[in-house]
Formats: sequence, structure tokens, C-alpha cells
Amino acid sequence: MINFSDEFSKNILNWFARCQRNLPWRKDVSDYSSFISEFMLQQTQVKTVIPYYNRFIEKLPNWKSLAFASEKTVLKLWEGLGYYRRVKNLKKSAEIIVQHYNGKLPDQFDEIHKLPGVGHYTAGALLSIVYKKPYPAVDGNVIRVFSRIFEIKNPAKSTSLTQEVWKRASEMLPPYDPGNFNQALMELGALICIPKNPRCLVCPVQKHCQSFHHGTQSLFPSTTVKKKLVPTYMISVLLKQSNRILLRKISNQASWFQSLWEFPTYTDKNFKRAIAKAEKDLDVQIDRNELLLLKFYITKHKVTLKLFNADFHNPVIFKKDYRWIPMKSLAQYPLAKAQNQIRDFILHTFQKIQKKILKRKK
DNA sequence: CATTCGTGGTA
DNA sequence: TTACCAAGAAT
Repeated sequence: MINFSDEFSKNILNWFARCQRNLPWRKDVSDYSSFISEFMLQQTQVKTVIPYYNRFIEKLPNWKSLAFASEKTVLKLWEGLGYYRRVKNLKKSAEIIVQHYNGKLPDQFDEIHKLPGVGHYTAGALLSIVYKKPYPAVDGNVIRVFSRIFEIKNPAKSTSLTQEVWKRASEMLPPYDPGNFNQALMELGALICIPKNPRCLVCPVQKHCQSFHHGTQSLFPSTTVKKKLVPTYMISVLLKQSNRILLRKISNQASWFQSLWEFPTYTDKNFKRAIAKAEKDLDVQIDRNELLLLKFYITKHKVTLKLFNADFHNPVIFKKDYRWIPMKSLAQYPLAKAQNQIRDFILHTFQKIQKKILKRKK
């Protein structure tokens, strides 16, 4: 007589063996490659990660190369991926592993969990995938999958739901193949048990799913409360001085990664106030007729991003963390995605202007 | 423990 | 268009 969790495990493992996606970090699995991929995949979709992962592994193929790489090199490889704190923690972890663990990822939960940027999920994922140890790994996918299978009514994103799913995942974890079991659950959440319109008809564990039997898939995880959207305007100021351009280091109150750069950017719910802030901070006159770029940028709370050209009033502005960057070396400075797109735009137009000048000289 | 951190995708 | 979600962690 096969029990529930045993049959469940076999069904989902069988499906995973047949249907898993062909992903770069699934060939030549090592402690290092798994570590990099797990960090990149935190709150980031597989499709987004793939090119970043390939570039990163090619450039920094092992613990030592990462530990001894310059901060700027590592940040450039992460540029555009978001959540930049992750890359700081990633490098720090590599340094610790090279220094204190002889260049090999430790195989004890507490030691892995202590590494910066490694939480409960990542520790479990690494131990189960790299060392095949029986630890569960519960991510957003697994929460959704289990909340449907067991019709867990706790509200979405609540800690009680998270706790409940960790408990269930521990109970369901098979002693054999825990790494593939964890990955199979996540893969199921990514391919079959998706947030909306789950594909239950092709689900390998539909017979084990209470939501499927009751037709309640859309009720789990239980829906959250609505929020109001307050638009916020962001403007970036392009301050030029001959062939140099002004960047500043991102520095905010939190202990955040300090080596990321940006064009001076100001936000306010009121558009005019945003411009006034910029003019006051930089002591410049912003020319609204010389709009270089108008771009819409929408997230949960922010709505527009505009780039303006500005003229000097008083050249003696600069506090620390502001720097004039020659246009030619602009590309070397790691920026966040939105700023990065502005940078590319500026470089592109700059090149076009240079070409025109060359033609005139001829 | 509720927020914040970036960006892209979906219905 | 908008709310919600994605291989979460730190504070």
C-alpha cells in the first residue's frame, strides 16, 4: 500500500524528469554554479536570469575569480538585474568561502545560512540540490502549489501561510532525491500550477489536489486587499559640461550597495515640485523645452520618468558622491536599469553628434 | 513583522 | 490600465 506523500513524490518526480526545462544551471551542477543561480533567481524570473547567468559564469567561473574580482566588475555583470544588494552579498559570501571554507561551499545548514544573502529558502535549496540532503525549500511557487493542494486558507503572503507550507513541505519531503523534489515543486508552480488559469488538466498531481477536486483553484492562495495607486513623478537631470556629464553615487539611508551610480534623480507626487527639487539641489535652471527623452516607466508606485537637460547657474555645487564623468567612460559606471537605459540613449545620441562633427570636418 | 529592494511579465 | 507575481533576504 503506497501512502499519499510517497505517491505524490513519485508522480511529481516522474513528471520533472520528463518535462523540466533545459536551463544552463542544470548542466554541470556544482556548488558554485548553484550558488550563483540561486542568488540570481531570488524574486527574479528564470527567463530574465538566463543571459545574466551565462555572462556571469563565463566571466567569473569559480569562487576565487568572484572573490578576487573588483567590485565594479561584479556590479557591471549585475547591471539591470535589480536588487543590487544581492550582488554585494554574493561577493561577500564568495570571499568568506574562499577564506574560511577552503573554497568549497559548507554542507551544514547553519554555516550556509550564516552566509550573507542566504536565507531559509536558499540554504535549503543549496543543501538539497548540491549535497542531496533532505531539507525543504519553500519559495513563492511552493506556497501557491501547497496552498491549492491542501486548500490552506491562510491569507496570501501571511507569515502563517508561509509557516504552514514549510511544515507541509517538510512532511512531504521524500528521503530520496530531495533536490529534485524541491525543484519539481517549483517547476510545477512555474509551468503548471501558475497564478492564474492553472493548467490542471495536464498536472501530474491533480489526483492529490483538493482544489482540483473541488474546483477551487482560483480561491488559493486567498486573495489580498486592494491598494490605491499614488502616481509619483521621477525626473532625471542631464547636466553636461563640455564632454563631461554629472553622475552621483546612490546613497540612501539603508546600508545599501554604494557603488551604483545614477543621473541625479528627483521624485515627487507633484511634477513641478519634482523639478523644483532638482533645481534647488543642483542649483541649475532646467530647460523644459530641451527635453531629451520622455519615457514612461510604471511600477507599483511610480509612474513617469523624464529626462531633462539643464544649464549651469553656479558651477560650485558638488557635494561628495557627485562626479563629472567623461562621456567616453560613462559606459563603465554601473547603473540601475532605468538609468542604464538613459545612459545608452545618451551615448547613442552622443555618437551620432560626433559622427556629424567628423563629417563636417571632412 | 511590515517594508523595501528592481525589473519584467501577465491577465 | 492596474494589481499582482517572480527560485527572498535583511532590517
